[in-house]
Amino acid sequence: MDLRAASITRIEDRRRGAAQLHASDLLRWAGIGELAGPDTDAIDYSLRRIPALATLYVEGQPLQHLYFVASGSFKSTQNDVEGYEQVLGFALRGDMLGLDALCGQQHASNAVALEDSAVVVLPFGDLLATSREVPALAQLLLHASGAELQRRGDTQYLMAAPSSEVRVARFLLHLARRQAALGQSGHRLRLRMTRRDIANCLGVAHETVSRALTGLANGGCIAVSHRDIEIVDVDALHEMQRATRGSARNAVAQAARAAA
Amino acid sequence: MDLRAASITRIEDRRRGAAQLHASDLLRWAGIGELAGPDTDAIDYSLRRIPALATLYVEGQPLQHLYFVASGSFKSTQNDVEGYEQVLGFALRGDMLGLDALCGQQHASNAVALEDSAVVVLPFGDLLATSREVPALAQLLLHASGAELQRRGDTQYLMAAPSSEVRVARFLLHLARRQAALGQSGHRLRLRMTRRDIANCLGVAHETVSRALTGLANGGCIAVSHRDIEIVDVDALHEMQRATRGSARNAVAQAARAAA
DNA sequence: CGGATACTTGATGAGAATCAACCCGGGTGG
DNA sequence: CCACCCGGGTTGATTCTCATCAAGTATCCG
Repeated sequence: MDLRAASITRIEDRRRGAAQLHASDLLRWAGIGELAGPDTDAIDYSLRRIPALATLYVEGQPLQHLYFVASGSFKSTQNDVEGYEQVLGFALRGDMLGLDALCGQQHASNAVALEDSAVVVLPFGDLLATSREVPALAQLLLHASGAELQRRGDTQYLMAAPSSEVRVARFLLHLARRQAALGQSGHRLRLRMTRRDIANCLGVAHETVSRALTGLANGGCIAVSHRDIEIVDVDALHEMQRATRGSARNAVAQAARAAA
Repeated sequence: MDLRAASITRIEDRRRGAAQLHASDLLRWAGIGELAGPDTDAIDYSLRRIPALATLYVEGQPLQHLYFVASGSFKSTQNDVEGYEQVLGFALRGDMLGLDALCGQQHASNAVALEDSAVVVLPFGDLLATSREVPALAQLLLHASGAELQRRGDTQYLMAAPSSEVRVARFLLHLARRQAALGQSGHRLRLRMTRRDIANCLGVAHETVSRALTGLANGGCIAVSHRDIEIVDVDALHEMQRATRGSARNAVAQAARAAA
């Protein structure tokens, strides 16, 4: 934790200068700081600032770099022929972007910054070469792949929920857990994405996300103000999230009664 | 193609003996045969037969091996507290299993054989050590991770489809494409999974899958007999799959009229 | 043959997509 | 400084799909 904080301040220091980061920092952010050593200290990567709404890479673009989110947040998406934008997931600090290009040498998704953000640029060719000498780097790639796979699994689970209110509840809990793991508050969320982004991630209409949020708010689980969400009653939200279709209605009614 | 066929017959030969496979074979099956060389020829892995319905690994189990599907097929799943089984995807020959354990050193999903199958067992510790000497092995891991990520992305896209008939249509097309890539027929499918498995993958009720299949059959897109599915009219199925909610109904009606 | 499981089909009610109107905050330009 | 506009967000009314419950058929196993 101290190490992580230290490297964060290092970023702040360098944001205006020749921004450079050690590979060791990446290892620590990824949660495998124990693999850091003198060899990884010696490897520097450059930081690139990405303004809000800017695109980091697009579908079909040949793989040149992998990216590591240093600050801010991104959505990764796929566009189908009809113009529908499927949101595959959201990347927070410490997440790797572009891994789905490892098969086929070209990106399979788009990455768009949701706010002013910064990424560590990992030139893929270099990375492959260097990782032969430095096992910790190879480990970093594998670890990040596993993490991304787990996140996608979580997202699939979100999408499969029987009712839209449950979907949204799970989404919020998922996001809160990730934020908490980054050392931020686990019950105060500032959504960086639009309702439409959430809807396109969950596979529902954007109006439905709106309704689900107000529904959860009426049930006393959360408090909503624009994009700021406070999880008021974690237990109730958990109960809600567990609910299968039939019991969901009961849970809301129950919560509503309790609030009244 | 010749190489792949050769290695397949080699498996058949060895199925009863001391089944051993070269790492080169894996590279070829994964689609990166150009990385094979004398070094990868020298690495042997053992084959393990998995009977139908047997479990390869379960959630939470510490990561010991990664698996490479040599024949047959698997489903990977996650179980939630309520007993619901979320199907994350289906693995066919050439797919790697267990990659989501790369983060956390323990499996994040279950893998169950859908039929009598065989996997190549890759002891993870060995694999890490060996891949330092043999870059092609490290590449194999990364390539497989990318492929798995792409498959999950595809699955998310399936799940997000507006209508259940579209979901099923996309699922069939997805499966057909994968089978075709393996050299099998792209229009005759034998489903190895139950309707319920498909439903739990798509996030719908299993009755709905049934109805969607008969719906597509009535529309003349496919012919269904038990678990054998023939794609009769690929174009119609593609049209259906593209359809957004409103136009889907029209497409079915249209196809039904044409068939009548 | 019997039991279990997979699959199909039907009827019904509830939830969500759709269409549409409206509100609100932030930015732009007069 | 105000008017305007525009995208994001909320809310309402209606239609339709799908989940659910239920019953029945088929198929595979010992």
